[in-house]
Amino acid sequence: MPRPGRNTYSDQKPPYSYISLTAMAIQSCPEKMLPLSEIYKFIMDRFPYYKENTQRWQNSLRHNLSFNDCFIKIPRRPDQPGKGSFWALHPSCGDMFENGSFLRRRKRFKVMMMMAQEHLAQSKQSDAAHYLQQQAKLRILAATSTHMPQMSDYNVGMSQSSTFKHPFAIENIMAREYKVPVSLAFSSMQSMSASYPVHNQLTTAWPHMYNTMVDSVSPISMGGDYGTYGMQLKSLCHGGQTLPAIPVPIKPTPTPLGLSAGLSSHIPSFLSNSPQSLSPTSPRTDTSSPSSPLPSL
DNA sequence: TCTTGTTTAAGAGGAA
DNA sequence: TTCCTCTTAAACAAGA
Repeated sequence: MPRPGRNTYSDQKPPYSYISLTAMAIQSCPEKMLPLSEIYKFIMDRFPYYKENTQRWQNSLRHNLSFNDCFIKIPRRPDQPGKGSFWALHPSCGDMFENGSFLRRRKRFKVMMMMAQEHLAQSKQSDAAHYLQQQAKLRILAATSTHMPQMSDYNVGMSQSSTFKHPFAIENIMAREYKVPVSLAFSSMQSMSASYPVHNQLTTAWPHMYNTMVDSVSPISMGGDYGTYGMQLKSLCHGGQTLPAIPVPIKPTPTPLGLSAGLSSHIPSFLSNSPQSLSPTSPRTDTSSPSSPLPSL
């Protein structure tokens, strides 16, 4: 396949799945979220192949956005003009691909809803009732909140994200594919997936919602260990999405603790490859801009 | 009317 | 062979 960045994609399909392309587009902007039209624009600007048959691939792309849990929809503020919502990457989706191939993921990213339901089924009924009550509360909050994200809000406190390179940043994806040994590349991705800055965006954009949701979600038995990884769950609490989400392997990987131990046993296990030193609160030394979408080859 | 978003379905191809 | 991911198509609803 031709290398990106050399104007060789004019008539060939780029070696990236729609998920990758969408993720690149989202990551290319400082706010880490884009409306659908901007995602279209990004892809067409960078890959002339997609200037044709727009209905076809745009339909596919929309399908991917809706179907894949790795993309989260962020509603506009009521006073914010424009059509459609913003789309962002799920904070825990950085570890989806393998072997340097962005055509095919190693596993499908899936929100942990089923696991939570299973957990609830094993819990006392009163616990389940309480949980559902909390969920209803959160949905109402999400639906009625007037403090919805705004681009300007996201710019505030984005200093960290301006220095952070998500694994889906286009320069990471493209540079990695042709420069970095696969093993290094993906250990890097796994590390970086722990420090995705959505947490900061959300706390900035939805401070009251954020706090309320985290408080409300806490009854789902987050264990004491969870404090270490607090960022991960908090970052998930927006847009009514209140359950922890992880890349769930299709074939379950053996875990030291069973599901019956509760969700608290899973959070640390799937984050075990996320060194605390890379937490979003840690200063990062990489100061290159993630907003430059062109590959640096 | 057009865009956006959701859902379902089918087929191709890769991996185990 | 089976399971899974990805792509494509299509229908439909809601909103600007």
